[in-house]
This record gives sequence, structure tokens and C-alpha cells, in this order.
Amino acid sequence: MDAVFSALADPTRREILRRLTDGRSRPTGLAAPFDASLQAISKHLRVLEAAGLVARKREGRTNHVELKTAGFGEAAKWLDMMERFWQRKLDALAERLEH
Amino acid sequence: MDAVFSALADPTRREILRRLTDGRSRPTGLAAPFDASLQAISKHLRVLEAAGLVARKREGRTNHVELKTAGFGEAAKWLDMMERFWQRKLDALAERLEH
DNA sequence: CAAATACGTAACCTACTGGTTACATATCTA
DNA sequence: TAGATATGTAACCAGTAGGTTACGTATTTG
Repeated sequence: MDAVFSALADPTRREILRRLTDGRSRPTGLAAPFDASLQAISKHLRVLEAAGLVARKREGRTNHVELKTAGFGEAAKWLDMMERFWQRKLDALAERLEH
Repeated sequence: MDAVFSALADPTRREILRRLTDGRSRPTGLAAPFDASLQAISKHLRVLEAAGLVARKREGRTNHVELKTAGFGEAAKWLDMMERFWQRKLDALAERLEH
């Protein structure tokens, strides 16, 4: 889970993920809109891959990157736990306001 | 948002947050179950505070730490965006399976 | 008031991050 | 097959993170 949140902590990586929701892409294509070099993007992709957020599939000399759902699950579940806490707090507040 | 995900990337900080769902606590109390020193916890709290995840209120010589909802919202919203993407994918898959 | 308590801050050290440049590798293409 | 293309890996570098020790400070308490 460290790896997931840590991966999401970088704005470039979040933007990469967001752009991947429009469909799989290649490293070159992903690097284009950023000022970053292809190598920098390659490193980011390695981080994202290690966190289980993307997968790379080599086809010939090109590479295809796509989103993976595996990594997100735990992170979302953790935040859910926190949200349930707030919900309980809000419920308790509403309860008190009624009396 | 960088600050939020970055703050959540550390297991000690996540554990601090989880323990705060049982109610507000003091730095000394939070440090106890960890091997970490009070100073280390103090630094973690500063990070959590900067990310808008906790608030500290000084009362006399003691301090009270409590969860804040502010920071989590954006992070949860971002993950929601990702989840909507998966949902669309799953829907599309279901659609195709029906035909 | 003096000692103890509950912190916070500063300085320092090591390890990791993100970026760059340089180089290696594999595969199309002319 | 030579050259261009698409990408990965290695080495290095500055900046940041998390931990520790040392010290400062505001309250209690005896």
C-alpha cells in the first residue's frame, strides 16, 4: 500500500494515470505532453508498475501501457475506512441535533 | 493533493490516522505503541497537519490531535474518478458478453 | 520557586527520489 | 544490411524524507 500511495503522490504519475483512462498508450505518447524526457517517464512507469497500477506489454519495438485495477483497490478500501469514520461522526452529530 | 497522498504513503502515519478514528489523542499517547520517539511522531504530525488530515489544539502543556476531513476529500474524489473508469470498463465488458 | 512534564525545533545523517546524460538493445525500414 | 526508431538501464547529482540527539520552552506540581 505504501507503494500505491507513494506512486499517487507524484502529479506527473497521476496525470499519466488520468490520461491512460482514455485508453492504452505508448511511453513516447505519454511523454509528449510533459516537459519530461522519455527516460523520466520510463522511470515513472516502472514505479507505477511496481505499485500494480499499470501493466506494460511489449509488441515489437513498441510498448503498450494500460491501467491495472489491482493496486487501486486497497488504497480505495483504506480511504473508505476513513470515510466510514466521518459518516459515523456526521450521524452522531445529526443525532445530537435532533435532541 | 501531493501532500495528501504523500502523507498517506507512510505506514506509521496511516496507523496514526487509524488510531485517531478511535478519538482524539495526544502526541505522547500516539507515540507509545510505536518504536519511534516522540520527536519522530511530532514530525509525522506536522506532515499530516500540512496535508490537512489532522489538527492540533494546544491546551496548557498538553496537545490534542484530531482527524480533519478536509484533506481526504480530494484524494477520495480522485480515486473515485479512477473507479468510475473501471466501472465503465466493466459495464462495457458486460455489454459485450450479452451479445 | 525548583523540578518534572509535555511537548516543539534545530542540526545532522543516511537513504531514497526524480531528473539528466550516456549508452545498450531490439526491431523496423529503406 | 545500415540507419532510424522505440525504449530500457546505468551512473550520477541535487533535493527531500525520516530518524536521531541535543536543546529550548511553556506549564504543572511538589
